[in-house]
Amino acid sequence: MHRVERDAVRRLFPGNKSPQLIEIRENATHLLIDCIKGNFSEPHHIRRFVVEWLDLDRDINPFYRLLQQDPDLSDLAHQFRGFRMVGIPDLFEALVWCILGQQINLSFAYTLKRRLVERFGTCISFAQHNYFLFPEPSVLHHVSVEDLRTMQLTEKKAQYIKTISDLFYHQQLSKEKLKGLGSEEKMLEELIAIRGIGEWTANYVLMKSLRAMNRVPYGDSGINGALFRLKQIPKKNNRSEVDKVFDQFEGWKTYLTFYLWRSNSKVL
DNA sequence: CCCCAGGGCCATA
DNA sequence: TATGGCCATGGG
Repeated sequence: MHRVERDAVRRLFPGNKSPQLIEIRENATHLLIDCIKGNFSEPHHIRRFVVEWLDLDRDINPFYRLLQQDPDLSDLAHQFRGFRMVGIPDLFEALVWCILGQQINLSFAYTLKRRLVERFGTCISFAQHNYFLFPEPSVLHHVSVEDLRTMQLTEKKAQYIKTISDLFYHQQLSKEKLKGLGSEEKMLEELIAIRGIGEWTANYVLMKSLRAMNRVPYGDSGINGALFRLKQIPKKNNRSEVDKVFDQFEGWKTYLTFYLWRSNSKVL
């Protein structure tokens, strides 16, 4: 869904009329956005989309100052300097991605997502590569649970995705509707009421799609592992041990989450 | 062969 | 409210 070139990243921008392939690269002082396929008809929308996607309009130095208060965490600020949350602006995509990834290893989760995207997503080709948009709810709405099963989704995952596709299709769920609820607690409640969406998924989605800055994905194995490795919690922990760490990062809990996940990554 | 993975649901007590 | 089984498959 996006491709990292030597000094640029490319992906599709959904657009109001038709998708456009955009390229983002940097010079000495700025990020430059080009439209390399499709008509560059909505520059302001594209700019806003990129800012939202890569969380660019945020000063993350306060977060680094908090990290540096703990000798066991301060390395994160140097190791991953400049790393920003990569969002999932499309709420439907974020939810489906969570369900795909529940309780299976990440590489298999990516395989499942790839199958879904390559089969049902809109594709644009450029320079030997295919670029996809995540499938629309209206498309998945017409796909049967049995069909999803053939792509190695479990019965439950297939059902959950079906349910969520239907909700979006009938406009009973949307990003705008969630935003309209006002508080994050209300949004959390609304999401958790949907089958297949638990506390972890609801928090993840608030972070990745609605850019909530103070969420904690409780129970996450990656977070627990990282906090143990960095001497923040004992091996056998509970929620309050995790809270004790995150409470030191008021306003930046989401960023702590993403930096901890990043610190688990084997590459680099 | 075993255990676990960026969970969530359900039955049981 | 808490605990344990279950899902299904790949990777270590």
